[in-house]
Amino acid sequence: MNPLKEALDTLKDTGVRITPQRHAILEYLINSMSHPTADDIYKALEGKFPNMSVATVYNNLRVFREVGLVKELTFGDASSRFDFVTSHHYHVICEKCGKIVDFLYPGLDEVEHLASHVTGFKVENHRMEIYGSCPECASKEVH
Amino acid sequence: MNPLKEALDTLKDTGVRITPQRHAILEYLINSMSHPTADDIYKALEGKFPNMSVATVYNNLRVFREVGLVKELTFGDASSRFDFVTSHHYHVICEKCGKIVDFLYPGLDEVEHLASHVTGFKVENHRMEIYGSCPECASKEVH
DNA sequence: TTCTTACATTGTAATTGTTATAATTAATTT
DNA sequence: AAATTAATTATAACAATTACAATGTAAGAA
Repeated sequence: MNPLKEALDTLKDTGVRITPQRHAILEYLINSMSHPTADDIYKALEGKFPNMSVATVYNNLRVFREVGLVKELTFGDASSRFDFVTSHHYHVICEKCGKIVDFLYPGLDEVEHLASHVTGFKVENHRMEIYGSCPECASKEVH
Repeated sequence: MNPLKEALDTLKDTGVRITPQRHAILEYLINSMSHPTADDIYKALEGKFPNMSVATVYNNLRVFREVGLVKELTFGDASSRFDFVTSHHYHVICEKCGKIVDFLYPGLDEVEHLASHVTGFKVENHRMEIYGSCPECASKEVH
């Protein structure tokens, strides 16, 4: 079953209306295979939806996040990036050029358990990113 | 040797001038034992430095980050929080009230190595946070 | 010391990502 | 079809951060 159809089912199950805008945003997120910002999405869809508002993009990304379809990657200054949730993967980020590469890893359940045990928190999820230089930037560094 | 003195030495070694403002910001970061925002620091020091600008706080936090004395914890909407780098610890964050609790963990070298191997990146560091509900908020949830 | 230069700080304006609001439009229920 | 609910739009507001220009301060050279 393709991920778009699955996502639309999830929306239907949680009682979220499937509007043309939502359909298009989801489709873009799935097909882009990148980690677009809200503005990237807005720009990419302005051909199809000339009247769509940025607010719609933000609103719907929030909705998608709330039902667990999308993860938000936040950074300090720059805009958040949005990632369609598929398999369990993490991100390796180049500090020079900003490139983001997916990287599969079985998960850090052990860390979550330990954290829960030590702090008494009811642990829900975690975030992990790895930072460094991508091969291109790393080779440029050494002159 | 106390951490403030060590930090000042680091600054000296990297050729960063030790100004009264920098001294005070570092001191506050070390003693507060919390994870203050730039504005927290600004407000906390306005008694001692009535003329200090917010820009100075931001500038110096950036300097400290660049020489590795301070870590910046970024979130989406809210302000960044700044953490004086001491031992290797991670953060457990309450999604309800925002409380941040430190939590010691030996590090995730294995993940870094694997990431480096799989993606070809020159890995420098990583970021990990755990999210959930703190004991207080968790008990409030269940009515 | 005095001059010169480089770095720091200050105050303010500008920027930028995001959210709130109110009005309009569209979809669903009765 | 009418009533209700939700979604979209356009725009204004907000808040965190940065850029900029002016001023101040410290270190090294003459």
